[in-house]
Amino acid sequence: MFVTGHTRSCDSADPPQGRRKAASIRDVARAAGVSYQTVSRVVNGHPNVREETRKRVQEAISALGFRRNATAFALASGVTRSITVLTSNTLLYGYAATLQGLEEATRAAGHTLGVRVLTPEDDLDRTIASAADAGGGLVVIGFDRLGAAALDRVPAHVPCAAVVEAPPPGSTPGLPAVWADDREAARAATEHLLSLGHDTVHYVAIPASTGSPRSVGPRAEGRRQALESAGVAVPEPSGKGWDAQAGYEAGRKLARNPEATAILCGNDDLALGVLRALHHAGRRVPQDVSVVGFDDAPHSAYVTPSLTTVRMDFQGLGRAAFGLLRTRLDPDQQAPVAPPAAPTLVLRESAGPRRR
Amino acid sequence: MFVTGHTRSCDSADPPQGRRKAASIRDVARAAGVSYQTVSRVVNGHPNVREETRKRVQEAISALGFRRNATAFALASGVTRSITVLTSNTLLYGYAATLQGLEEATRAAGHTLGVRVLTPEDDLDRTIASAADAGGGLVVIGFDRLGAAALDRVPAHVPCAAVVEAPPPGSTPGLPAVWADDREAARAATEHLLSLGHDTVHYVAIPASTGSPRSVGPRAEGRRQALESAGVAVPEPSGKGWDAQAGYEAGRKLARNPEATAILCGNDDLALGVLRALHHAGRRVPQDVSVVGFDDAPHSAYVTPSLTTVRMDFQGLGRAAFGLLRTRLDPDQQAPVAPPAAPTLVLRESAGPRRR
DNA sequence: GCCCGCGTTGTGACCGCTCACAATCCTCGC
DNA sequence: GCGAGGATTGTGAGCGGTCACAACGCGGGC
Repeated sequence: MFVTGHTRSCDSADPPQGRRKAASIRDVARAAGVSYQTVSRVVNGHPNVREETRKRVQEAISALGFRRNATAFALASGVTRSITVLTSNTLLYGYAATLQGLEEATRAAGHTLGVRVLTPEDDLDRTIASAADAGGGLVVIGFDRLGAAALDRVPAHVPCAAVVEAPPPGSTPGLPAVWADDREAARAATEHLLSLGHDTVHYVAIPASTGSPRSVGPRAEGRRQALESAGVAVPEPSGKGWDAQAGYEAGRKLARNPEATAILCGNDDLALGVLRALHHAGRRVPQDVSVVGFDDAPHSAYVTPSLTTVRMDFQGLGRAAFGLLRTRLDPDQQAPVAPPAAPTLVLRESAGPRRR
Repeated sequence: MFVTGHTRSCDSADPPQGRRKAASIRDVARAAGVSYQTVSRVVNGHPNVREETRKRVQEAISALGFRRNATAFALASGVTRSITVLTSNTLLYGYAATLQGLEEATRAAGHTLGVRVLTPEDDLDRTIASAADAGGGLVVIGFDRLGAAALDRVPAHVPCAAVVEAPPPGSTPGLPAVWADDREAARAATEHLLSLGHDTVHYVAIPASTGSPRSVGPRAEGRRQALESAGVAVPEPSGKGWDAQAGYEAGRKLARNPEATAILCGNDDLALGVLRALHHAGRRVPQDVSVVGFDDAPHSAYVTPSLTTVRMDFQGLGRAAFGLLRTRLDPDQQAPVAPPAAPTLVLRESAGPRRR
């Protein structure tokens, strides 16, 4: 049944078959000739059930295709093995990879993962509230302004963990959080470029995650610190977006500046745009200009020139965030939370020695 | 409190504050001096409630910070506004973009989205069953073998929609499904290359989604048909994976073949690998070899040479799949399902006229 | 022979909400 | 002025499980 040539629905071919209602614990009890409580005991592996009874019940269970109703279980027991993640984006590499780590950990723990994308139009409080009462806990990805804003509107009583861009300024006591040492990584990347003989390092920034105008994010900060330590000039960062287009625009300006021989970018997409802009301007990479990215997105190793970048363990961040939330939800949880791997600089073709 | 320098938990600072139990409908009723049923009526916007009563109840609601317990609602009403998507991948562009469309549509409809990643180790039946009783319906992304396998194990009685690579072979009546016309798109891409003067078009394939060894997927098929129509040779497809690495390996072989002047790739990642391999082999693109990708991933416009590729409306696919599921779940659903946009060939730098 | 304690099973209440229906209140028309 | 009928409100039951506790059958120690 073709609706548009792209879609096939199967209306009304189905209703007649009458979706029979799922068997309940009491149906099983009746079939096995025991009380519903005994069935409950069997289902939950309670020890004190005579072996023969258990067997009889189990047979009834599989005969009727019984599955314990998750909703009823949640209502009665108060246990919801589910978490939901709040994020403003699912497509950008850092977000998607964090999500992946989160999903993996969630799945391994036998929980269920919900995803709710945050938009600027959202009433954050409402959104958080409804996500919160969907289940057992929240993980907020606070890489950007929106995520960070959501983060500090989470009421204290809702279990929540966060993955953030940088450690929250000392004071905030509340939330368990994970982060990578972006600042240190940016510093290392910058020092690498400096060691290659570049006079200074320009920076194409990703948008900051905090509201305060002073704060520019740990990556920008690390690069600034490295430059200052080296006693070299600190050119003003550029960049106004997350994607390659933003990188391209920033790159066009930088390409016109003959002094700009080393460019650090806030992420690999930005770097890609910068590369493209330099190419259009006729500046060769790495001979004329060196470019370093951030995140090590999957394609960065395959572009030409391949991108020198900082590998980030986003999956590990996601896993750790889940771990934190889990211990929050269930304090006598054994499994310790494995820390994510430290960022590492991966050297490829896009950065090379300064040539004069 | 630093655990590893990357993780901050906030144990035991919290319990003392005593998470007071959420107010229930009866608490509100007591506070407002009405019966719990009246509260229920107000909460659900039932018409027959005296204006003054409604107001009183509403005040009690906000005074107590009441929110209707979603679990109890689901149990009592049997309505679960939630769907879960089954996919074997969340990072590859096609999947991630489909997921995004799905999330958007889900959110717009006020539903909740769960994500469950499929792995080869999964017991598919068990996985499907538990995903099914998590809520209101399933969407399966059947782009690959695993997804397709999951798809045909979904029991008839669980509401499910699928987004697939190609229309299921005539017979299968069951599932509502969405797909794009990949075959036609591949044909168009192939014809474009032929029209550029290439003798034939090589193909680096993505893995097939069906088990049958004969079936190679609609993209391979469209290219084959185009070549046959043109009466030119049909070189054997290569490629054994989804990512740039697989593309690179296939590209290395192709690079050694001087006859291979036009290469169509099953996706943009593959194309990127091919581009890289050609570069390493010293073959220029597009002067010596033309390359065309598939999917139009975000970075494809920014690599150099920028990638000629086929833009796919994955978001639209996701939205449509949700629409299908929704009408399945709720037959008297008004909103018609908008069909996704047709694939379009986007011309960029990586494909050009054959030069001899 | 009786009581205790354990293993096993059943019963009642409840989680927080919805449904169906009964009870009450008003208002209107004749 | 009274009954009909609609608007409002309340009550009981149940969704499908869990918990707490009571009831039963049994063997052992005294």
